[in-house]
Amino acid sequence: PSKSTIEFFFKPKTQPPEEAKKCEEKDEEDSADSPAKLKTTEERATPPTRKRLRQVDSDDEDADKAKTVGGPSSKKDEAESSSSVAVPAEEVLEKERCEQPESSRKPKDEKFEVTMKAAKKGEGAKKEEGADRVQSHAKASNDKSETKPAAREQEAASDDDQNDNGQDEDDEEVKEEILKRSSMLDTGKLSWKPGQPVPYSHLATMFEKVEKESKRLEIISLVTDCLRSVIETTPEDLLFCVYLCVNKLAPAHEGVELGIGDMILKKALAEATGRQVKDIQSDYDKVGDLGTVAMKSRSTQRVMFAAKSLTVQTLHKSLLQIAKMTGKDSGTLKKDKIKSLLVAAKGIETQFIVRHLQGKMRIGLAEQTVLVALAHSIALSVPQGTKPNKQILEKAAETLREVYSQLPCYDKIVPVLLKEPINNLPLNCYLQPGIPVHPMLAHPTKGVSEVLDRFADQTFTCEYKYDGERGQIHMTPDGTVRIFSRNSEDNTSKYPDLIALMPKVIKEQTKSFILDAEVVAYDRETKKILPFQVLSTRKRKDANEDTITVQVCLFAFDILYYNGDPLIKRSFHERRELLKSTFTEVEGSFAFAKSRDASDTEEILAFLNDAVADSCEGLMVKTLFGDSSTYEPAQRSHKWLKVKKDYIDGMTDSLDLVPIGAFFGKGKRTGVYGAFLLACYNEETEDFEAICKIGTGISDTQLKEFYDAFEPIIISEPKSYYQYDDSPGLLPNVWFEPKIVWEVAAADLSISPKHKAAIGLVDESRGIALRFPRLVRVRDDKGPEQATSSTQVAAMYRNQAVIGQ
DNA sequence: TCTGACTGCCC
DNA sequence: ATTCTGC
DNA sequence: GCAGAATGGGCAGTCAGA
Repeated sequence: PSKSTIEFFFKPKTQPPEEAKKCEEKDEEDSADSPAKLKTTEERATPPTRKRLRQVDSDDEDADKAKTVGGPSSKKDEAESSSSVAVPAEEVLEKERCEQPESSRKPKDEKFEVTMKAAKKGEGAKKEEGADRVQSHAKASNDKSETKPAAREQEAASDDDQNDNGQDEDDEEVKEEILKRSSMLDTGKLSWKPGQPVPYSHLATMFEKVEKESKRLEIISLVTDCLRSVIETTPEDLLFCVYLCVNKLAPAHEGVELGIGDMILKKALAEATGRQVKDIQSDYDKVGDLGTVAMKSRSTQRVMFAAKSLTVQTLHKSLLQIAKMTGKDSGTLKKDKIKSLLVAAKGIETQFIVRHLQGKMRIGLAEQTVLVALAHSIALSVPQGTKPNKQILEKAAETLREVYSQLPCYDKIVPVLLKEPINNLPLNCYLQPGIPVHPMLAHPTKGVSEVLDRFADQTFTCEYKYDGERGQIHMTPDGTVRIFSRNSEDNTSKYPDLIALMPKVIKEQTKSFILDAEVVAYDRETKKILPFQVLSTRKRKDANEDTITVQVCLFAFDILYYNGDPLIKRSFHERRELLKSTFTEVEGSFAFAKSRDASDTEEILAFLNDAVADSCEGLMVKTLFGDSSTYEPAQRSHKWLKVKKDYIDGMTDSLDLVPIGAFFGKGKRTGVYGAFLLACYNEETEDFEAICKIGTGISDTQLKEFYDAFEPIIISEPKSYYQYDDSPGLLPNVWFEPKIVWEVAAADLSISPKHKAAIGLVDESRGIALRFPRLVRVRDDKGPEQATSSTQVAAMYRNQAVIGQ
């Protein structure tokens, strides 16, 4: 049985025989399963009355229906009020590039040339072989791992310390292994000579191996080997290698953006290969990866002339050039530059260059792993007779991760790594005002009981979790104030009002600090917190303090540094005391996050309810004393907990929605749908109105099941009674009959510029969408007409705490 | 000059 | 943001 | 539990083209 309704080029990854079997099974299911409860839909299947959505107003009715949605209590009946989402019309066009923090990197030759490689054409072919040989030793050790634990794992597992704990044998083995591996790194076997630029192919072949490997320890080894050979031949290129491995161009706070997305990439690819964009697109849909598409497109195209081979350094430089292009025709220039890169790329390089440009490596290698590998490679490259063992390597990794979380800047770290023993790194690189720290994050919990479980015997405190934007505020001893976002972007020019505020909230003796806080939109007249959506309308760049339309209140909750002292190793209790004693609240502008040192379920629940009533998302829960209460600036260690009402079963109404279309999945979702378009049901018009896409909360198993289960109800055109937005990104690849119902959880409902749910009920021309939608479960027991109705959606919107005030 | 597509970054 | 998964 | 990779709504900024 083949996919009938639509031409589906996806090939399930299963083997042919299995596939056939599966299809048979599926057929049975189909006949047994799907048609069952579809009658109601069929009855109504003819396009319903086409009356346009001029609704008879029915607010009372709405309110009543809202109660039936399924939540435990729908609070007070909604107070009639229209949208409070102000859309300020600010037009301050003051174009003035100010204060771009000068990079600490030393710009090398600004000129673009690759002369040294020009004559290497002949070696280009050999290079591949050379790379293969390099590969082969790695493979050899892989092969070994099948008979006995991989040598490198053994090395990692060898458990002796320097001298005390005997075990000389292991030690010897480790040493031997390391020597062996050193010899593998014999520069003669590499495709470039010591001191010469590292070819990009060196990285690309490593990426290729990493992509096929899922064991993290193996991945670390692969990257470690790769970086070691760079350290031992051309250490100047290490920084560029690291940048390419983590797929960044510069430290986050420097704000270097590529400005390249799939669209430009597809166009460039089309032009470079003489193909049509739509063909590229259809390949992309099939293959799920633009890099692969690019590589395959190129291989079918004859090479005009061999281009200069790419080096790690020239590639990084080219990417930076692309990032710096701006203004008129920059699009074309970027495209041309990309084309030249694609032309210069050979084989597998093409694939990863495209992924660099996409900003997604998706090979299972990212920052944390690269940090470990970098540390290992440095530790293993120490020339002196120190014999690295498991503990030394682990310590090196831990040191580097710690340092990087406090000073996320390879420009500063890598040179030190190359010059000094890694143990000295913390002496040179450490927390300092002016450079953003990785902010501490929180682990989501499903309820108060989980909080009590996790913090069993500890003293903790609960804080309001404000719905705003993280703001990390730095003041350096010279009095300069900078504000960084959660992702270390420099938001200083977005908040001139906060910059101006800081002098009013500090004490006289304050010279420098790092504050952790939440920036929240705030109405000073009503003294109310405003929704996130309002905050997000603020000007982003070069805002002028006099023309600010959305006022803001800063809620401080932590302090990481004060007058020269790093505080991150202090207990939270201590930090909080210091915060409160060194800063002063200013009505409507600066406050400490509201907190309560609650300890029993009742009290926490009550506080959670207060938080929600006060327009917050929920609570943050933090231990107060001891090691668990230090500030851990890193992605890892989510030592804080967050409790949001929509995490808790039954505390927030969920919605029952109908999938009306789907989008082809990318990457690991290639071959199945990656996301679906969901709709609610308008009982008046009998339309299905799109309310959101959904792509999370779905297990891999479900993804496959859904792919098969929807196949019989694929339709070639959207129903005339589907209301949706057809702008790019929201137009499904495939449409479905309205037959399935899914239960979906969400944090909030918002007025949407795109989605059509309840259009005309709350806002004249705009519909409603869901914030943070995720699949809860399939509702086998419901038909599409029993889906949440548009009036219910409208009522849920009005019932939100923040809206109707 | 206006608009829509695209991108990056907030959540 | 939320969620899932291999290690 | 970490690390990584899928995926969401929606805003301002930018740029190409109408």
